[in-house]
Amino acid sequence: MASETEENYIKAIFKITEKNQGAANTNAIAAHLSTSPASVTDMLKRLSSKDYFHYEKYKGVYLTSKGIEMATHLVRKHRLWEVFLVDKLGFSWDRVHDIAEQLEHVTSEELIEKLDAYLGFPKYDPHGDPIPNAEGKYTIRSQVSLHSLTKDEVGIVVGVRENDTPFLQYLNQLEIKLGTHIKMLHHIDYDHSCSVLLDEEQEQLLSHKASMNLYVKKINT
Amino acid sequence: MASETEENYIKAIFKITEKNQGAANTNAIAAHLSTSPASVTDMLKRLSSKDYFHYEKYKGVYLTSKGIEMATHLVRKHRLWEVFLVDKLGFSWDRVHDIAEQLEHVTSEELIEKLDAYLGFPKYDPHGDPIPNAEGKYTIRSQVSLHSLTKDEVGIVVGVRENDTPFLQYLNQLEIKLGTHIKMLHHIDYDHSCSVLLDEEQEQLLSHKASMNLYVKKINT
DNA sequence: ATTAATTTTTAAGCTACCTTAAAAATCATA
DNA sequence: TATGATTTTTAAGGTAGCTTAAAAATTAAT
Repeated sequence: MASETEENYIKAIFKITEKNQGAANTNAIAAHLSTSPASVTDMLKRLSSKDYFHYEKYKGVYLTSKGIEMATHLVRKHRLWEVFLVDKLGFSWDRVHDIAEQLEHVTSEELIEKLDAYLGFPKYDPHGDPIPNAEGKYTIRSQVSLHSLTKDEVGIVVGVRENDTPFLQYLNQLEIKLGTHIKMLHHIDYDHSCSVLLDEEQEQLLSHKASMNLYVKKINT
Repeated sequence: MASETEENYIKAIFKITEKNQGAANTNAIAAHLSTSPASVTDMLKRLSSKDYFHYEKYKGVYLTSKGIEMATHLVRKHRLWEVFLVDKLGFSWDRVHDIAEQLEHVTSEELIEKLDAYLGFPKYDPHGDPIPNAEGKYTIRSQVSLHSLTKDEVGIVVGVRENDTPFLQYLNQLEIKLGTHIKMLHHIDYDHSCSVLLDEEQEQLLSHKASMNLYVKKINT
């Protein structure tokens, strides 16, 4: 049995290596877990006997298949709980991360399988991220950032890059959610912001940062 | 914020004092938490600055109103999760205790209030135990042990005294659950076992232990 | 009222995880 | 390639919670 802390380390390494393509370094892990680099080194040394990852001093760390399996399962649990919180309990998508962060550590395989069935075996969580199935397999969406659309191209919102609370709340304000129809009107060279049309109704200016963090699936009009 | 361990100590003290009418002693707490008496003393000393309970060396411990509030809230959370597991996910009543034991430590008031509403504000958990409301109030059932029924008296199962797994599994085998209709046929003096009629159909012999652990509400026939 | 049995506490020490400060290794740049 | 900046590790030590063994207090029994 892995402790909650251990699980969080594995998940952090998974997320970092997934994004960075390569070994996760000490500072990145520390930042991700809001702890000190020294703690991370300490933990990596103590944990390295458990075969979740390969660790070489000064070289960073990457997961073994055992570690990937564990991380994927945690992601599965996290995202299923998020679906539960939004679909069944009526939370908004920007409020569920922290609660799911706790719920994902509850250990019962049967619980997760029953929850999955109860939710109708969802394929995506409320932020549009794919939910691994019981075997750890999941499909990645074909997605591009909103910013990459050219003038007059249209996309459907399928997810966000970072699901941090302020960004999600901002999207809520603009009534942008999964499935929202967005047409690129024009890019503004000066600050890289852009103007878009939401659900064929409302024109809206989006900052560079916002348009980079929003994923859409292109559709033909 | 109380740690999970702290919460478990408070809950243990609550359960013991609830049953024993008086202060909870070190050994009882240790037994309840499967730890050593020395650990309990240690913990009580460290925790006693937090005003959850009164502790006097060699005299045992009892909760303050703050402690009772916390314990009641934990009981509320535990029992609501049990209802969720049984009613929504389809677990049987003997499988839910350990999972609820983990879920009860998830901290989010909003989660619990939303869960309560989603479940339809249930008053009793799957074992027939009352669920405290958001203010901590709950009603105790009018109940007697099955064993106390006299010949030909009839009761409806409303709960169990200890919800330990083997007992609940035994009840499952006999198809005894909340709401089961039981008529006392006769007591056997020799070993204090008794013979009962289940749901007006099936005659069944119950040991003294079993009939003492099963709570029924008497009904008039 | 002693003595014996039981309960509780103290003492010492272990593990998991954290911290800060300093040392060492690696990387970047002139 | 030498030097400075950055990253990482070591070292020392703290807290929460646990353990065992022994001491102290309480309770029960003669």
